[in-house]
Amino acid sequence: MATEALVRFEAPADGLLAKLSVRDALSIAEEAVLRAAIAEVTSYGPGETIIAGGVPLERSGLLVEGMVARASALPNGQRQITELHVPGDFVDLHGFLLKRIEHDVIALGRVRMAFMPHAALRHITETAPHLARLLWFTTLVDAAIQREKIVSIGRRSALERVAHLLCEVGTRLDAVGLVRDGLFDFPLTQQDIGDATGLTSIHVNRMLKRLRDEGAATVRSGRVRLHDRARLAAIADFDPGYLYLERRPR
Amino acid sequence: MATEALVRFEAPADGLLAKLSVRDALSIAEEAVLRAAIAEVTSYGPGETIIAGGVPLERSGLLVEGMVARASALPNGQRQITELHVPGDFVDLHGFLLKRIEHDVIALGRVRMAFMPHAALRHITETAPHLARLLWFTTLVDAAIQREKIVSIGRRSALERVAHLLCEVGTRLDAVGLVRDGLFDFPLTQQDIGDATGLTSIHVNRMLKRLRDEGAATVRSGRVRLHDRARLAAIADFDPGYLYLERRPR
DNA sequence: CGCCTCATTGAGTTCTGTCAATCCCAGTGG
DNA sequence: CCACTGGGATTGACAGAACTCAATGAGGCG
Repeated sequence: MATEALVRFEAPADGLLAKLSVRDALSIAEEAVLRAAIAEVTSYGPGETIIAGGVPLERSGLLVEGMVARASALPNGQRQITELHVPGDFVDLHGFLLKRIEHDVIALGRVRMAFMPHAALRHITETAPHLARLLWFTTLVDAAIQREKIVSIGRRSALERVAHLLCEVGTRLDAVGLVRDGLFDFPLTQQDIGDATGLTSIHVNRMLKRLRDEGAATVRSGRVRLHDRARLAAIADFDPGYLYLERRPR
Repeated sequence: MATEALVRFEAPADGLLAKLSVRDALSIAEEAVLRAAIAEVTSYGPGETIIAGGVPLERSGLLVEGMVARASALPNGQRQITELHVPGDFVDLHGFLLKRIEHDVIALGRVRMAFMPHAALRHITETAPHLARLLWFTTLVDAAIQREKIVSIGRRSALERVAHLLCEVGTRLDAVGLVRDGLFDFPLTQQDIGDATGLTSIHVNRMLKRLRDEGAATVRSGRVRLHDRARLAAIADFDPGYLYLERRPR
């Protein structure tokens, strides 16, 4: 893996602003408030723990570049990834109010994160209700994504789950302009994909082979190539409605 | 089933207020604002759809009495329950900002719901930032509960999943005083439990039998009796941290 | 009293996991 | 320039957990 990223954002907050703007108009002043709230930008290497579960938090992190996962470890050594994040995602905004998160946030591949102190976020909730609602909204979309994962893992077959994951990540990356010609960075090992879908890496391997053989998508060396999005979506029973990416509702 | 409920709240907002008060001090004025925001209280019978997925929403519902489920239907006729709700839960507060929800909300047993118009909620976000943060907080706890369900379904065995569900519901009902001597109302069929755990009703039946035989808990005719909470928690690998029920953090 | 839904149990099937070997490839060092 | 190394990826054979199909039982309600 580790060829160069296909696309990258200039300023740390660009991805978030782009995503928020899809849902609702953002004033110049609001954009400035968000940009100003970033106190620090940090880089991480593959596998690094960015935020450890259970530890009291004073700031929340925004993913600028790369991909990260929310991962819960089980006593028997197994791991479950509850959500993947793409650039522009406010990864642990929920930590602002929960004070601690119960999972780890780990880097998949190389990653850049921008951090906002909770004091700044609190100030936003006190003085900028519209912006606060937008931030709240992003945490609700995360919850919707997690619900869809429950549906996937609970009721879909292994093939469907893997296909669904690829559809979802492809669509979310598309929303921030990180897909080019059906190709996008995907720095997950098959073990990671298994942890995200509730499968073993070996079975993930078999399912990826089937998706490849059926001409739907190829996952290889940190990249995904979507050959036939319609077919992939059909296999996955994928409907992007839960991502709430429609332009400017109401 | 359908013997009388063990306990009930007097005023519609009591359960919510009790739960919010666990997390943070609530002023008299804030309590009044919440109570005043309730426009209507409605009852529903078993199986009734309270809120249909995909439909634009103008109000959000608070569960006053009974239990409801968020359920997603799949094209093949299967169903997945993404979260169960107990009295005091703001069931579709996320609909306030999402404008529509992607799942149904269905009644399990007899149910009373109180509704708040979105205009009132919006007013709260504009004028009562502390209260708004508390409401936001409740949606974040829902998300944490959903993440734990992902972990359960993704990585725990059938027995563990069922045990975990009972632990969770027992703890959440306990928090609002609806457990008496290890006994609580639980108006789910084995099919419902299967839909909540990603199992078939038949397999749920076998797991319930094992929990009964092991002296952990008995589920029968709409009631759960917890015989040995420690044993049940040990089977389930249950740690209530994700419910964020600690008294007044910070 | 009989219907209907739900619960229970048994037998056989299948999907996914486990175990184990081999392959591939990028990075390293000689 | 090339052997070496180590983490993934791949494949095959087998095991096992959960599902499917089918029949029976139990309890509540009209």
